[in-house]
Amino acid sequence: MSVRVRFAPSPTGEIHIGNIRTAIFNWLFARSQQGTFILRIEDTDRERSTEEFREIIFRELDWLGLDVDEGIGSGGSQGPYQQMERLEIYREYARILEEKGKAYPCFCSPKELEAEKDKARQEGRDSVYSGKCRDLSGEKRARAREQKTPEALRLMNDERGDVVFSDIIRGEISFGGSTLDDFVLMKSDGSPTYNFACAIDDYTMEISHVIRGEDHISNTPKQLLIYMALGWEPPEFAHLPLILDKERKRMKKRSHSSEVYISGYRHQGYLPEAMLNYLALLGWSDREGEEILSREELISGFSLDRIKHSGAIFDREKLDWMNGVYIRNLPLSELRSRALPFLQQEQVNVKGSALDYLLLALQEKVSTFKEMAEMASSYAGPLQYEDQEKARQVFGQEQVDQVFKYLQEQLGGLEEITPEEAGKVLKETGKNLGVKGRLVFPTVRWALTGKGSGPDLNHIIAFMGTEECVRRLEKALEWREGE
RNA sequence: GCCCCCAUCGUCUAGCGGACUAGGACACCGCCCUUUCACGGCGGCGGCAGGGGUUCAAAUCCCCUUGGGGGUGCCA
Repeated sequence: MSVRVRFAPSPTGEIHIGNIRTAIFNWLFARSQQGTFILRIEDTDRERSTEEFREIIFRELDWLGLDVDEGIGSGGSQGPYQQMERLEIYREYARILEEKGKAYPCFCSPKELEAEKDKARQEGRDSVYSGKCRDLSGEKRARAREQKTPEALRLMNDERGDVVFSDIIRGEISFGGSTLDDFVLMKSDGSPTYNFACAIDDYTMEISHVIRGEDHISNTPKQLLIYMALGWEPPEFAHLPLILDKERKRMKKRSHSSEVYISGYRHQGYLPEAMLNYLALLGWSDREGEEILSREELISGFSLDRIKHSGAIFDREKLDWMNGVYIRNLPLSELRSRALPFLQQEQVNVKGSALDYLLLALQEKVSTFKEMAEMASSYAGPLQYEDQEKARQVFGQEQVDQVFKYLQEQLGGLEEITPEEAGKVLKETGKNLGVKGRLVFPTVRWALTGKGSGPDLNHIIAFMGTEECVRRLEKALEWREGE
């Protein structure tokens, strides 16, 4: 049987880390099995679903390079791939179930149901529906309909034994029959409930493996009951461990505002390949123990049986490290094109070889492009001593004026300079003047950048250009005098 | 309350009865490299939640306790 998996988000908010990790695992599984990756939009929550959020789903999948085989805009023969366009399908199966006596209309009001639940809870029982509408006479039903009482459809659940299934990741999981009630299939507004739509869709779309978050474990028996009622063979299930926040709570919308949404990471200049790599390692690990894995390596190494059972805390620091690794591995041309949008955002207008020298200098130092752009902006902007006291002290050392003047002479005669040449000049300065490196490198850095530490000085000089370097050295000397 | 899942360094993880004195990565701390910071290299710190079993042998299997998480909706 061919592998068909789906990612089924609801367009009710920005897509968050936990969601996208589920998408990644589905996608990796599909790609590793020559299977089909399907995108289904679960928009039956009419209150909260929006077009905008739907677009965001496409955008984020695209950003991460999770290409969809079937779905809106991707074609496929099992559509439509948006639940609100499948209403007729759900209604048809609802009708079939009702005809078979496996479902029945319920006229209970929300108030009634709540009272029932409270009572059950107080008595320490499972809060299950009493089934009071099960055996309404045809007469009573007719009367309720006449009065336009809102009408939902419930499953006639006659299963009394345990509902058991074998989870690919966790093994056998069973639920006591008494904890499952006659849950709602069709809401009174005519749309299906999550569990109903999910079961119908997974079956009709011929999904072979349902790979989703652990939070769905308790939905599984309900869906199995639906499969049973319809006489269908259920798919395989694999429940993924959850991604937790620092408080060990499930990462969910609004919990840590900017930290949870995938878009936040995109905006801060994390690379999609780093994000994919890092997220894949949350709950799964490579057989070889490798951590930096390309898209292809992730696919070829992926398998469901290497997925952990326990939740994983999202560790921003490790992500930063990994993103830094990816940035450092970028060839110059890539570095340039990836950094560009962030540089523009920080209004860094450096161009040509100067830009290249600057990027090369910064490449070794940053973990995100946002950070890179901010640093670039500070180096490209006007000179500012971060610590005036310290600067004065540095420039005030003996022989510093000789060093600066010598350098001005050396650089002044040149149009342009490469990092290599700059390095040579710097070295010769100390040698020819007979002064220690400590009097050259740190002092020049202070004069040129106004800071005590930073990226490779040779690249800074090349980036800044000889003219500007001479000017800044001059400024340092003046500044030193003009107390 | 009830149902379900889970449990190895601070964090991500390897481990699927003997090769474990428990391995790797991030973070942290030293040292080296170096003009600074970083990068890189070397080293260090640090963990099998507790208690019972099973077994010649348990991080690995079973049970209990504890702890954490998820669910408990006419949300998905």
